[in-house]
Amino acid sequence: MTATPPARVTIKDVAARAGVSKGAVSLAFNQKPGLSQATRDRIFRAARELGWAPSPTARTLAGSRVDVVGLAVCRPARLLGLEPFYMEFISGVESVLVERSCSLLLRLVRSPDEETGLMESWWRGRQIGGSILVDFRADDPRPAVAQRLGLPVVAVGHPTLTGGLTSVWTDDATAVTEAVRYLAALGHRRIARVGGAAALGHTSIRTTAFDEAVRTLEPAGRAWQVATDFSGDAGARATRSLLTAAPADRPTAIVYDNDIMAVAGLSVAAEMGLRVPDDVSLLAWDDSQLCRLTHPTLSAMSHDVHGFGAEVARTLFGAITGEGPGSHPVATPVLTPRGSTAPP
Amino acid sequence: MTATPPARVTIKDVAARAGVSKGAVSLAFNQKPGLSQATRDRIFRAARELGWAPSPTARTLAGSRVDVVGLAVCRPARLLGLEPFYMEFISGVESVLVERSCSLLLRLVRSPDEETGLMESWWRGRQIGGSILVDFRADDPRPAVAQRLGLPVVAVGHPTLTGGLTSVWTDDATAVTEAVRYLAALGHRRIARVGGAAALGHTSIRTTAFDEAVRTLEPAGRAWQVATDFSGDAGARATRSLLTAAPADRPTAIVYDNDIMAVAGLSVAAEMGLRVPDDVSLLAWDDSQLCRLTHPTLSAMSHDVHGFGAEVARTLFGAITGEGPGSHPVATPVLTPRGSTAPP
DNA sequence: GCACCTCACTGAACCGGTAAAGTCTCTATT
DNA sequence: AATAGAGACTTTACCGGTTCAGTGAGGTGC
Repeated sequence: MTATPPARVTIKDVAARAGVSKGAVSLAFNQKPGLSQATRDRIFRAARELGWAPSPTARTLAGSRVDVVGLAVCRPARLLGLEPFYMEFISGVESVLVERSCSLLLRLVRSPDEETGLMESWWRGRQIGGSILVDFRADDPRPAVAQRLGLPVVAVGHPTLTGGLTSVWTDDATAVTEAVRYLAALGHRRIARVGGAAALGHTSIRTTAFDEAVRTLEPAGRAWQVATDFSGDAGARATRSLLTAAPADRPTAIVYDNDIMAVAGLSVAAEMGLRVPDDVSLLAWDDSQLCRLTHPTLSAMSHDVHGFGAEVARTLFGAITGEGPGSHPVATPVLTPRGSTAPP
Repeated sequence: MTATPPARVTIKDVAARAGVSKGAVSLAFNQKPGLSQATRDRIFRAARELGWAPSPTARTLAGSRVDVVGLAVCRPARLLGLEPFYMEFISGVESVLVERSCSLLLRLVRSPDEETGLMESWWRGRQIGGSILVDFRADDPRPAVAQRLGLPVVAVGHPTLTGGLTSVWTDDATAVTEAVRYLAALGHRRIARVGGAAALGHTSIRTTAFDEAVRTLEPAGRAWQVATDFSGDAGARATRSLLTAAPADRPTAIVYDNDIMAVAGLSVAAEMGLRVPDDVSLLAWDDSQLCRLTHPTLSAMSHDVHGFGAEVARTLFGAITGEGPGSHPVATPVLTPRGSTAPP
């Protein structure tokens, strides 16, 4: 992969123009002591005049920092595009990276093994200085690999899932409980949840919390739960099957694990002649703009995804600069009631 | 940004184990002539045993290829997350990059100037071997910058917008015309279009084509056009204002520039008590799964975004390997009728 | 039997930086 | 006045590859 190389200005040119050695230029640009202010100024001026900036490649090779962080995402592209979550998350990450003039190396992978392989080659090839790990599963191989490699990472997920890695997480259990309590307060006792991919750790956390929350209602409620692949189609199928039972034997409220499925659920209800929220209440998750575009609008557990991404990036910088492992909870999603929830 | 460096295996180790010089290892790994098959085999075996792969950083510094391509996206994060387009596009790009073990450097920027600055520093710092340019505007500064730098790029957009750069594009004018013809064939003569950001080049192409298409209907039709920022809210506002006119004085069909706005339009129609498609037909663009989740389902101009991304990546490799500028049209979006369009 | 080639491979320079050790000058100390 | 020490730089050795000018062995032609 070659092409006309860019016109090269190197540290040597800057050094020559400033009348110093290249070591001096290096010192100046790394804010290290050992230069007079006057020399520093001369060097910076020369650099500015030549339009020079140190080459990250050479810096990396010479053994200092790597200004790139990695992110591999393991979900089918078809679903990724639909989940507003990721782009929003990435933009939050970027907002912090930019301040440190860091870049994001993104890769879509098809399996956790491909991901660990990628991390290993990125890290050994010094392509990244650290990595963000998302979508943890039960017995996820990544904590072990990260440990073995000594790769600085931040895991997005509850500490019970992330095997001792530094983690940033939202309290899904509490949020699920809050959602159930809210629906219960409206009078619902037959509550369903259309969950995400069963293999994902945060899905099982939500599943457990949901069961517990519905079971401990006073008077006790009845719970249904379905696992999906997060796609709208799956959400529609799940909703359809939940709502085809006899009126007395079906849920009066449904909680969805993302907003796409909630939108799909809304349309299934309409197709079945059920009114939302009169006949059935729907509650979405990962509140995006989409929830305000439907009719009725969707109540949702909303969540500052951008800020979440930013916190992840900040934590990653901590890990890269040697901070020990830690657990960083961020704000629990909060309930945003809109038009899709009402008393049964 | 330092951390425990990875355990390093270098070309020297491989050379030692294979009993050759490091030059020989380099020759073997770059498939260059000058080595016997036996030696080649020994080298590869040694590399495999040590788990070595050449360091892209060192390779880059030594003046050969750069295995990274850049992509800067200049849209507010809030909108990006919602547009299924980008993630799908990126996944298409990735599908080709992966074959060449290339990575994607992604950055969200806030202005075209920030983008040109980024391209320049990425290129001069040899961080990228080429770049993908999206969202062209009138008088876009990027073609000039790319030329000046000699940066291999591929521009996503119609050749009239991309100033002589190698371009990959879909024929928006034809697609718009087809959309209008379809609606006209159903009997619509009062047709509106809720367009995207006016500053974007492809928006104005569509705007012009739409006017032309409606004007030349037989009998002639009446056209409305509104520019938005692609957000669902803007789509909702536009729809509301189009539909509040007296029945005889409002459009009977509306075309949207993306699917989010079409979803929003659908909900506005419902909120206003208008039935879709009986009272008003809606037609979306950039068909994603979302269009099948609404009720009624949304007819759309659909488009193989993944394949589009792949073609862009392939074209970029062409540009990087020195192919001259060229124009690469890809398949025109095709009409996918669903439940939101019918005779007026 | 000798010059000439080719083939397979080595050695050293280089890419653009960083970092540690070395040099030189000037000031403060005793 | 001799000595130490600090400050301001320079020198040099890498980092992990690529590249290119050798080098030596073996084969060919005459």
